[in-house]
Amino acid sequence: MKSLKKAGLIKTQPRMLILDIFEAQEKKHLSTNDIYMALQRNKTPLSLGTIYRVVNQFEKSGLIQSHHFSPDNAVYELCAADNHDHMIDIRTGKIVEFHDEIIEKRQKEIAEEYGLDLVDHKFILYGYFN
Amino acid sequence: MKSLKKAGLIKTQPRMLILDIFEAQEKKHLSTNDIYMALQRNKTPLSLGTIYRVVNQFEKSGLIQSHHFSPDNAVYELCAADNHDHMIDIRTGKIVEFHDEIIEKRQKEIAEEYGLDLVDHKFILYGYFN
DNA sequence: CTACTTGCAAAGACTTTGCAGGACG
DNA sequence: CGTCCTGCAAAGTCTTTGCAAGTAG
Repeated sequence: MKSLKKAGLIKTQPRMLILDIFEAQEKKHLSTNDIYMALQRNKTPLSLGTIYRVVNQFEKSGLIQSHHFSPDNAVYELCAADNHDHMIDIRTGKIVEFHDEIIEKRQKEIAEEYGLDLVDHKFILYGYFN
Repeated sequence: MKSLKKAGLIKTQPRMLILDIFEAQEKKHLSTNDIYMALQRNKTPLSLGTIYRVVNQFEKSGLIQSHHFSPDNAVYELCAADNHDHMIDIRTGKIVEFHDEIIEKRQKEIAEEYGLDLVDHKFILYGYFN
């Protein structure tokens, strides 16, 4: 269980509810609307405005990370220790995570070559799963 | 000069103007607003609606490619033969392109391992340029 | 001529924000 | 109790679309 206090955020009911959603979900990548609907199902609804505010705070605090895989909307996931990349099925939207040391190592070399002080990266493979 | 006809599009004035903007620009990654303003400067203004329609047609025809580097807006660039990746300076927004064979090769291996029929990929490095 | 395109303004989707009331420490 | 948080609804972006007029072949 991630800590709100460590993240510098007061422990409030809405924030705990949203954090719970992330930790309870089998699906790891959630849009604001996914969160909204999950809260409805749990009979603990929150306003969309609050959800947007909370995920933005969580992201600034480093609790979660946002991705813009599709132009339409952002999805969020809990920050994991390993830094993994993503494969996306174009047809179904299914997301699979993977981690690859060769990629990790090579990206650092490339950044160095170009004089880039690397902060983050994004590596996404799009295609169709068999 | 890319061909509108080959792309299956009638050669109209607005479409030629927009294609010219892409080919004339030192900056390769343009937002709809960049295009809009460049056309204003050229004294050949077009409506934003038309620009959105045209870039969407161009993208479907494979003439240009869209990127969503920032959550705010999409940018477009002419499709090049080489398939390159991007580095982005977080502070300035500067974009640098690169191509790396190790990455290209490794991505194919990873896709194969996971049973993904690879269609496209995106590899972006974020950081600060020295 | 006939079909496809364009401009304009309205509509849409997603996200942010102001304000008054409510919860936290 | 003062401060930070929430709900609600309004406002903001960026993008898409309907319709009537214009252009291409």
